[in-house]
Amino acid sequence: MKIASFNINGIKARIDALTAWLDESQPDVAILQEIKSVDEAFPRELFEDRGYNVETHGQKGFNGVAILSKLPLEDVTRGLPGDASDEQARWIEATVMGKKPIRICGLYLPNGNPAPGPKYDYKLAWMERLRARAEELLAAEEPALMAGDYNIIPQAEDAKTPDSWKDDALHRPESREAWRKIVNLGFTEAFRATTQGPGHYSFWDYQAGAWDRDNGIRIDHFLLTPQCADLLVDCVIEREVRGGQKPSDHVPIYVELDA
DNA sequence: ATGACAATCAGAGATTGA
Repeated sequence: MKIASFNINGIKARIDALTAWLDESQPDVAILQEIKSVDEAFPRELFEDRGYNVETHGQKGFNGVAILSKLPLEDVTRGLPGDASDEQARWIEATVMGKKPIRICGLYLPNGNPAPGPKYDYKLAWMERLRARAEELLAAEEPALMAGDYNIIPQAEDAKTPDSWKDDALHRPESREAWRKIVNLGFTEAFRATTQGPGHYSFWDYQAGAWDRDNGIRIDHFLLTPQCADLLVDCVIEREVRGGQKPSDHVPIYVELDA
């Protein structure tokens, strides 16, 4: 089973690029971030026509996450637990009913800039709630994954120019500590389980010729529970998508699971 | 130190992003 994650940076602006990628890459499941659309405006028929079940958790103007799946989806929930007053649409869960059911969590972790400040406080508080949900997933001892735009550069090798990210919310020590606290609960980071070394990025800014200079960062990740990691066959960042027509600033990343 | 670029909402320019 091929499960992909893709921050599309706006569904309206990305219809052509997104459908072209779906038709080429043919993921069984696609976890989308930054749909920047309310549920009612999401063009679900575009995907239903391609055989996908569609579940969205949208919001006006920004944020918004969705799951497309060729397999049935069960027990869909929306919103990250832990703060009833949080109205930002950044989390959706569903169980994909394949050979082995897999709990899928799609996330769009807050950017957090400028740091320090209230947006950074929100990011760190959100990550604490994420850690709590992650502990529950581990305790269930079932195949589960959390995938999406984490807005975290885990290590210096995950940026072309790490010095320029030193004080940024994506790479500040508190951000990386919060990330490690989650990973070290017992998750497998799928990309680093299959590929080592520098030069692997999932985001290139639209500005200052970042793509042409390969000035990227790796911020889109898959975390797998042990029962899910046992099924891991491969993890690939689809870098070439960044060079397409009217691209997102992120590219898709996918895992191949024996499930 | 700033801006560069893109998207949304709205219907110009502010806001958000990373």
